[in-house]
Amino acid sequence: MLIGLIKEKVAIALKDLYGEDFDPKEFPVSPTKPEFTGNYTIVLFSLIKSLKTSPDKLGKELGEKLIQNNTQFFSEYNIIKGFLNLTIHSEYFISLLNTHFDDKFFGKTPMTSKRIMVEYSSPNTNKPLHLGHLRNNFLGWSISEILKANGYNVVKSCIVNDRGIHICKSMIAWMRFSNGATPESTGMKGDHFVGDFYVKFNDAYKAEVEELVGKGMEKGMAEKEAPIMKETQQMLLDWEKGDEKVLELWRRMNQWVYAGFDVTYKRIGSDFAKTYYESETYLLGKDTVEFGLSKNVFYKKDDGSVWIDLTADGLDEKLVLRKDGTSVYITQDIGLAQKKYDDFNIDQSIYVVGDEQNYHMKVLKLICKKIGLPYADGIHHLSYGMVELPTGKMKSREGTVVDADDLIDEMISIAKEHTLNLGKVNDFNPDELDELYDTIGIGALKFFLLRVDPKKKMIFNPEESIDFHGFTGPFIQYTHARIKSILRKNEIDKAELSMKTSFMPIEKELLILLEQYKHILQQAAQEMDPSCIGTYLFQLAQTFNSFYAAHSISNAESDEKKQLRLKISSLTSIVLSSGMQLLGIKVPEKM
RNA sequence: GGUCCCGUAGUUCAAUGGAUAGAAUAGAAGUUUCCUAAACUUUAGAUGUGAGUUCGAUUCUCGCCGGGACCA
Repeated sequence: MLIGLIKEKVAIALKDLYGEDFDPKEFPVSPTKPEFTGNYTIVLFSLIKSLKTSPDKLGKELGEKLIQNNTQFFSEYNIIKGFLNLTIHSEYFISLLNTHFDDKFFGKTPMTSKRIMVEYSSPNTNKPLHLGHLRNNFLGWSISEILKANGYNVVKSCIVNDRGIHICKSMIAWMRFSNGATPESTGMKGDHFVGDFYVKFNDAYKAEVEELVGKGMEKGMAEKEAPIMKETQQMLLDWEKGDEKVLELWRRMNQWVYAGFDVTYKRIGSDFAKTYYESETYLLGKDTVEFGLSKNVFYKKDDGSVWIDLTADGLDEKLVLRKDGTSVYITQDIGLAQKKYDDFNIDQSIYVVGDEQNYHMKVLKLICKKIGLPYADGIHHLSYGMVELPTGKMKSREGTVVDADDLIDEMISIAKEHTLNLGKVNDFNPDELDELYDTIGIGALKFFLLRVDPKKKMIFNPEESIDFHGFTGPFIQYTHARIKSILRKNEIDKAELSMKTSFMPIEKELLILLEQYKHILQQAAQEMDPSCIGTYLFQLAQTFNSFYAAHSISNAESDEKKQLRLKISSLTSIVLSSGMQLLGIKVPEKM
């Protein structure tokens, strides 16, 4: 990659000139701004201190040396106010094109033996998926693919929260209000069906509390005494005792939910190599606590509860086992972390979890470290911000939650409307049309959620966020389709381009961008951030479109020019397609 | 009470301490005998506030104002 190469060559030149050793990683090398001549720029200020020279003098000496050492690589340089601008030799790009113009694996790294688990999605079985889950799913899937493209062996996993008091609420409500209705009998998607009973529970509970308060009971007391709540708590106890009737209903309702989730997962392309169920993992971790006690990492209070003191690390004292010996969330998480490691022999374990759990995840990693568990260092929280509406946070109580299925439907139907309005798809059959609407609608949604830095919270405006122009998925899809159309009509000559071939500025601009793809993939993996790929692809598509408008490819000035442009176009389409695939977005041949 | 995060054009997002703070969208003005106008070209518009560190601060430090999350 150019940036890395330049850094190495600079280090060698500096060693030649001044006899000093530099770490190439420290050089500030960045793409040259368009208003200056050159392709890559070195900021000289940071070097002049240790070399005790002036920027101008250093720039001149370094520039000369670089060209002298690498005549095939740098063609010229200039210095402006402490910035050394280097121009890369055209031949570098010609050989890049000659070897990679039709290379489908361009930029990717072959698989190595490093194993990583990415846990994402992690739904509750009493609520259908919503907008926030979509961000989680898109991120988790994408980061998995990005890691694969960088040579990692990735295991995608999911932990389903399928037990606890909230599940019992849906079950109680179903028993009370359903008259035996099922998803089949009502034609509803299973997750929505069960979710509705969860809502019904809350309505009924609220009514009962109000009634008790009306009779003069104090509110806090009424909340505990409401019959429906007491019934629910009893059910949780029965569940834990293994009451077969309760378990049977629990299994039945969960199956409805899973069937519903599967439909959504299929539409959005989420998949998992391993699904963990909390009902099977919630007892894990107690052994580890015993082990921690023996090593004095934990301590027991007089009432028998077990704690860890993290105040020295700026955190609190944290409960890990209740006085009755039952576990808390962190206990099972410690256990599950261990189990993942045992099950798959992973080097790293990534958790795609919302940033409201930053504290929890910090505690988890720290505890694992203190106990001396071997996998502790490999634990990484890929923390992402909430998706908010213009009116603020989504609140289920106020009915402002954006449902995932509804949103996907809407995106697809808008994609259909746009497509039909443009009237370019007359030669598509009905199946192809449906596939295209899916590709565009879901592509727009995924791109919208992935183009933002994961760490930051983002705002989704239902009216304005659904766009098919500008910095969007469809823009990139369109650019890809455009290129494919050209490639269908013109044949690429496999013969190598002559090293003498010259470029227009915009052609070189494209080649520089294409060359950066591998670097972008590495950056995305290192920072666990798909958005750098989104930004990059948009810039590439934008540059291609300017190029396309300015120069004819089919009717180029010469055959040599035509072949050059076709090969640039070919590699551009490969990068657009490959990059979008890493975001989970398909690119059409025609649209 | 404690810990942490965030404030950039009207709006949604960018910017490893580097050149004149980039895009998109909305606004204004253009481009179609020619490879897909979901495109292209031109134009106007922003770092919450006050200090400090530095050759240089959107970025680092501290105070204030405003918003959010978590812990007990």
